[in-house]
Amino acid sequence: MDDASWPDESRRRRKKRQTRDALIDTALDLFETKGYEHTAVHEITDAIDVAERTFFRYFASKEDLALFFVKQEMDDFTDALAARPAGEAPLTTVRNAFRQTFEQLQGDDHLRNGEPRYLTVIRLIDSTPALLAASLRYVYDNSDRAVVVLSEREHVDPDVDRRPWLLIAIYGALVALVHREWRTSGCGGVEDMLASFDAYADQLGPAIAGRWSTSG
Amino acid sequence: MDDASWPDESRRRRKKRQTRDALIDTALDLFETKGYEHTAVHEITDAIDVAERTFFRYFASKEDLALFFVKQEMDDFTDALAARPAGEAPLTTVRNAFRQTFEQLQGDDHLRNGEPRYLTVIRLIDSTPALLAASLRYVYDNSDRAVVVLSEREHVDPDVDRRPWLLIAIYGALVALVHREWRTSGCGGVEDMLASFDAYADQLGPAIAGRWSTSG
DNA sequence: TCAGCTTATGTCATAGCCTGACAGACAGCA
DNA sequence: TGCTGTCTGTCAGGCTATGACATAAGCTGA
Repeated sequence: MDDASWPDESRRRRKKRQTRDALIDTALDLFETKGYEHTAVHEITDAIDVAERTFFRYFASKEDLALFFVKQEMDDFTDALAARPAGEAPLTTVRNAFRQTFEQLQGDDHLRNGEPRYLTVIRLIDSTPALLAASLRYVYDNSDRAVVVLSEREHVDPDVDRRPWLLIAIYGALVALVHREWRTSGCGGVEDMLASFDAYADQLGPAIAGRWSTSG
Repeated sequence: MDDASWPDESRRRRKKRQTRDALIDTALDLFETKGYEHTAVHEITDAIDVAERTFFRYFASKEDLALFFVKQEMDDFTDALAARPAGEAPLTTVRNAFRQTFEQLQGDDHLRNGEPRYLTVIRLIDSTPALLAASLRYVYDNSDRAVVVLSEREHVDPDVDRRPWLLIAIYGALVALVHREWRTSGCGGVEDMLASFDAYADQLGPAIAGRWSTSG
C-alpha cells in the first residue's frame, strides 16, 4: 500500500499495483456511501479514469474485489494452522491460529476514516446478501482445506473420524459470532475474540454431555 | 404436481401452477444436461413457449428456481424444530427434527429418471459455485431462526449462552457432510444419516475433553 | 350475456455484469 | 533504435434482471 516500500519495483509493476489499490479504495468508498449493489462498476472506473474493461482485468468480478480482504483472512488462517508446531493439541492449534490471524488483521491493515479497512468490509458483507453468500462459500471451501490440514497433523482419516469437521464447524460458528459482535457493538480486540472462543469451548462439553437447560 | 388432486382449484390457479411446474421441470432438465451456468433463462422459457419476462414473475432469479427445494427443506427443519414437544432434550430435538425433515424429503418427492428430484438438485448445487454460495447463505439465515427457536424452548439467552449456536453449527456441519456423502456415494437413507449424526455427537465430547489424537 | 374488474402474460426498452477480439500505447531489453 | 511482451482502450455482444405499458384471459355481479 505504501509506494516507497518497494524501491526496486519496476515502473510497470508499480503502476499496476497503484491502479489495483486505487480500484479497491475507490470501490470501498463508493460501496460505503452508495451501497454495494447501487454502485456500478463504471462508476468506480470513471472515478479513477480507466476503462470499465480494465476493472475485470484486475478482479474476476465486482464480488471478487469486495472479498479481497476476506479471502486473505481465510487463507492466512489456513496457513497459520498448517504452520503451528506439531506437538500442539488440535483445539489449542485452532485457537492459536485464530489469534494469529486476527492479530495480523489488526496489525498491518491501514486505517480508513479512523477504523481499520477490514471492519468496513465486514459491515459491507453483512449488509449485502450477495457478498454474504460469496464469503460463506469461501469459508466453506476453506473449511475443506483446514480439515485436511488438521487431519494430516493428527494422522486421522476425516472420512472416519469426524473430529476435524467438528472443530472447524465450531471455528466457523465462532467467526460468524465475532463478525456479528463487530457489526453490532464494534470491535473489542483480540482478547475479546479469544474470550468468545473459550466460551464456546467451555460450553461445548456440558452442552452435549448432560441435559441441556438453564440450570445445567 | 398432479392436476387432478385439486379439482376445486380455479382454472387460473391451476394454469399458474402448471406453468410454474413446467418451468421447474424444464429448468432442471436443462441444468442437468447443459449445466446451470450454460443454461440461459430464455432457453427455459422458449422450451415451454412463454416469454422470458414471465420467468421472472414466478422466480426472483434463476438462482431462486434452482434453490426452490433447498429452501423448503430448510424451512421444514425449522418448523419441525419448533414443533417438537417441550420436554425433549435439545440434542434429541435437533436429531428428531433432522430425521423428520429427511423422511419428508424422501417421502413426498416424486422421481426424475429413477431418482428423487432433490438429489438432482443437491448434485447441481454442489457442482455450481454460485448455487452453493446462495444455499449456504440460506443455511446461515436459517441458523439464526433455528437458534432463536432452540433458545426459546430452553429459556436461555443466546447472547450469553453459546450452546444453541454450537448445536446448530454441528447441525450445519452434519447437513454438509450428508450432502457430501450423497454426492459421492449416493443416498444411503435416513438411518445412515442418523448414524452420521450420532457419530458426530459421540465424538463431540471426547474431541474436546482430552488430548485429540488417533489413540484418544 | 355483457360490462367491468383483476390477474397473467407479452412486448419493448433499459441498466448492469461480464467476456472476447482487436488494436494501440508503453515499458523493458538488445 | 527497433523488437517484444504486457497493459490498456475500444467495440461488440450475451446474459440476468427490472420497469412500463398494452393486451388477453379469467372471474363476478347484474
